[in-house]
This record gives sequence, structure tokens and C-alpha cells, in this order.
Amino acid sequence: MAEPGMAGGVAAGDRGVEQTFGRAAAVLDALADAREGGLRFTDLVGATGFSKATVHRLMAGLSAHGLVEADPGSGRYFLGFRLAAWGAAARDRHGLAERAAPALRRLAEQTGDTVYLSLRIGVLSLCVARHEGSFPIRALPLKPGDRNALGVGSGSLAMLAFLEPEAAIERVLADPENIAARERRGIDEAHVRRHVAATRRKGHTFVDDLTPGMIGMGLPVPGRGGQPVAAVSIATISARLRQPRRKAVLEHLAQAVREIRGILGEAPGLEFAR
Amino acid sequence: MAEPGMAGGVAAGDRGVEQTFGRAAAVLDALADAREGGLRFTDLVGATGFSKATVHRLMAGLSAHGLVEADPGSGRYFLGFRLAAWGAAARDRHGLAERAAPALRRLAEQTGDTVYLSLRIGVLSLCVARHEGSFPIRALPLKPGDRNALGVGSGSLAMLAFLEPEAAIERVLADPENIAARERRGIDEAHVRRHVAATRRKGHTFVDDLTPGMIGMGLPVPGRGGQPVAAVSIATISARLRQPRRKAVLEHLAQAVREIRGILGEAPGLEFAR
DNA sequence: GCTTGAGTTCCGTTAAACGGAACTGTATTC
DNA sequence: GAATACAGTTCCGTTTAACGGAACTCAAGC
Repeated sequence: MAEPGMAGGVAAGDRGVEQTFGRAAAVLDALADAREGGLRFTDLVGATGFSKATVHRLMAGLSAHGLVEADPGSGRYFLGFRLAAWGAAARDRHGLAERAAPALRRLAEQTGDTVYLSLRIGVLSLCVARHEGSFPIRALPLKPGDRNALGVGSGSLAMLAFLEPEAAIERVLADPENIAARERRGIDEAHVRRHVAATRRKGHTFVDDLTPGMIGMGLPVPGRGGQPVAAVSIATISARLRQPRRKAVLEHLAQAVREIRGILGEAPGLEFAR
Repeated sequence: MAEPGMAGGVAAGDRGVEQTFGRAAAVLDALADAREGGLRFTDLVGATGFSKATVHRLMAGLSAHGLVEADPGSGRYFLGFRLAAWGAAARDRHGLAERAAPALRRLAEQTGDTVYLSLRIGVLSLCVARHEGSFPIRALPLKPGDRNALGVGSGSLAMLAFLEPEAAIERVLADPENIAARERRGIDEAHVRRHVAATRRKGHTFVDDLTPGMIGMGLPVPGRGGQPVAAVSIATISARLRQPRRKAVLEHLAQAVREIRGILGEAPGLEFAR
């Protein structure tokens, strides 16, 4: 939960419009975090800090419209499948994942490893596509739909490190939403800063200290304004990215970036994403 | 929609809870249908039938919480990326797509064609996973997140045709939601009935009249109660499913079904889906 | 100039969201 | 088997914000 404790606390600023949506979003966020096991009524009350009556009303409304579903046996709540349809449309609203698929598939075949396409959404990174290669050990640190703090992970870091001017990087690192997402993963700011510096030096990201034995590299995809709007990255086991293979992989990555950059030119509704 | 207006003297009835969510859902449905181009304010007013003031208030609330986003240039609305995160979690709320991935990947490799995993959601079918094979011509009639009327498409049909008792099939075919989804694709009931009959005769689905040149086969995955809760299907070009290859492919499909059936046993929150 | 369509704001009415509290139901404990 | 604790539901008086009609701005297009 992004909400720092503060039971029932309504943020000062947004007072006035559609408070209910914020509450519904808090519930859905909690359920999304819970993933497999679902959440009981009381868990939701605890997670959101809303009163029991409010949560009860909220759940009745949400489940009436298929946004959540309740297991009649256990009474546990899950996200509803109606969200799945919206989510698919949202992720692919510009057809990017679909249109970038050939380039990513080729990259996965060339390298044999798992490749990712991520998008910058404000101060977060959203994974929109994942393609697996043929190498029998697969590195799968994230999957389509996952969000991360900008700066955490090889693709996400690529988008942060090449923001211009550098003050923009500071702004991201100071943003509460970014901080919250970072802390959820237990990554401190100094760590990200070190990575940013190294990335700007090298021209690409190289992350080997996030998951033991796993390694990732990424390159930013610049949008029309030159700012990074997406990233292509690869994840594999440490042994598979030593020189000289590393250099070859980077070239393949760069090739994919060029292709996807071309696709971006045609895509509407991308650059304005928050 | 179809709201008669009438502000005064509403009979006690079931009138009451969370009307706003229904309106929000209508807006999001409209935007999901619109896909790539987004929708203007007026389009939304037209599509939903709500007053301009209502839509305006709704959009302000939704965009304040990242559920929709507006292109500052054109003023067009798109689904927000926050939905993408929820959608991914909803689709994979039981970890099925993730856990079934090895079986599906193997099936795609064995056959070289595109394979699908679908789930039954009430009277609809939801595609939860797609794995592409190596054959250079790929049949991609649907993608993860897509919904279809139960009975339309090889996977979806497999779940309908093996419902027991047969009266349950009638109930699905008579359901307004099923009818609406079917009509959206321009498929009439008699057509589905013919397919159901043929499927029950053969023991698997065989669909070659939905998209010219394309062919699909599917098998149901029975849940704990014996009712089909999921389906594994394959899509390819017509030339690739003649005998004797067809028989071999069917055996691979059956093997994948066995594996996924085992996984289903462990999955919580599946059987109760609506 | 006038007209037309898109989008925004205002405002009085009224439905519905709100939370405290009382309530039911079901395990758990001694 | 009374006592306790926790999960979940319902009730109700108060408060809030959702509601739509209408008036408004703004920018084309004729």
C-alpha cells in the first residue's frame, strides 16, 4: 500500500471530486498486491483503514459490477475478470506490445535469453511485454503488467538514467510515489544513484545486485522529444553475460531499440503518459 | 445505459448501491472497445448516454486516480496504465497462466503452432495465455485478456460443448450476455449449435469457418466437479491440420490438458468464477 | 456577422455515501 | 457450556457529493 499508515486519512489536496474512486482504487490495489491468496474482508479493512461499513458497501458495489469476485466458500475476495479485459486494452492501448513483438521475439531468439519491453509511466516503470528465449534456465524477475519504481531493474534504470536534464532525475528520486515503490523492494536511494552514475558512464545499464545469480542489461528507447519513454532489457544468469558475449548482446539490444523507435513514431497517445 | 431518468419516487426495489461504479464501468468499457484511437469527450457522452455534466465529473474522478488518461493535445481519453497492473493481477490471480506456462510452451514447441489457454467466466471465455510456436506463419485470432462468447472459437467452444447436463448449454445460449457477445462477432445461434453437436461427437473442437484459411482445435480442461473450467486450444493455417498430423497434435493437446488439470487441483479461487 | 458543436461551470435538489454502533454468527478457550 | 474473541452484516441519522438542466466559453466553419 502506498498509503503511509494514516487510517482513514484523506490526502489534503484532492478533496472534492470522486472520493469513492480513490477508495475503490485502494481496495483494488490491496487485492492486486495480495495476488494468489485473495484477501478477507477484515484484511481489506486493515489494509485500507476504512471503516467496516465503508468497505462492506464498497465490496458490494465492486462485486455487483464484476470488478471483484468473492469466493462463496472462504469469503475471500479476488480481483474480477472484468479488470483483465480493461487491463489488456490499457497495456496495449497504442498497440505497442503487439507491434514490437517481432523485434522482441527476434532478440529473444538471437540471445536465447528473456527480453523485456518496459514503458515509463510517470515515476514508475511498467512491463508491457516479455519474450522468452530458448536457453533452459530462464530469468523471470518481472512479468507483463508489473510496475516498479523508475530506477529499479535494468529496463527501469535505463529510462531513469538518461532523463535530461539531470534535475529531472532528482525530481523522480524525490517523488513520494517513486520512494514508496522503491522502499517496497527495499532499495535505497544511494544504491540507485550509484547505478545511475555507472549507467551514464557506460551508455547502458548493467544490474547484477538485485537478485543473486541474475544479471540484466538494458537500453533506453528515446521518444520524439529525446527523453526515454521505453526500455528494452534482457535478463539472464550471471555466467551468460561475460565478454565477449556481452558486447554482442548489446549490439542486438541496440538493433531492437532502433526498430522499436521506428514503431514509436507511429504510436499515438504514448508520450503524454502522466 | 437505458436509464429512464425519472428523478422522483423510485420504488423501493433493488435500487440503490453504488450506481457510480456502474457508470464508471460503462465509460471504461467504451474506452476498452475504442482501443487505439481513444475517445473524445462527446464520444463518451454518446456511447454511454449520460449527461455531459456526469461524464465530465466522471472523467475528472477517473483521471485523478490514473484509471484513465487524457491526451493534453487532442483531448482524447485513453485507459490508464493503472488498469494494466490490476488487469495482470486479475488474469493471473490464481497463478494459472504462470504455472501452466511450461506445459503450454512445450506444446507450442512440439506443434510449432500458436497455443492458447482460456478460462470460463460465466457465459464468456477469457484468454489468459498465448504461446507462439516456431512455424513462420502465425495464427493469432486472440490475445491474452480478450473475451469471447462461450461457444465462439475453438477453446471457448470446448468449454461450452462439454457442459453437463445439456440443459446448461441451453442456459448459456439463452443468456443475454452470451447473445450480445456472440452478435458482436456476427455469429448466430444455429451455427454454434452445429459446432456443439459436432464437438460432442468428435470429442474435441474443430473450427475452420471463423476466419478464412485459419483452423483451430481445442480440448476442455475439467475442474474438480467435472465441468469444464478451462480449455487448451491451437490455431494455425488450414494446411497444417490434415491427417495424420491432426491426430498427433490432438495427442499433444491431451497431454497438455492432463498437466494443466494437475495444476488446477492446487489453484484457489478458480471454480467459483461467476 | 451568425451558426454549430465541443467542452466547462454553475446551482438547487436529492440520492447515496458515510461511520458509529448495535447486531449476528462462528470459532476458540478454559 | 459459559465466556471470549473475532469476522462479517445491518441499521440509522448526518453529511456529502452526485445528479442533470441550463447557461456559459471557445473555436471553428459558413
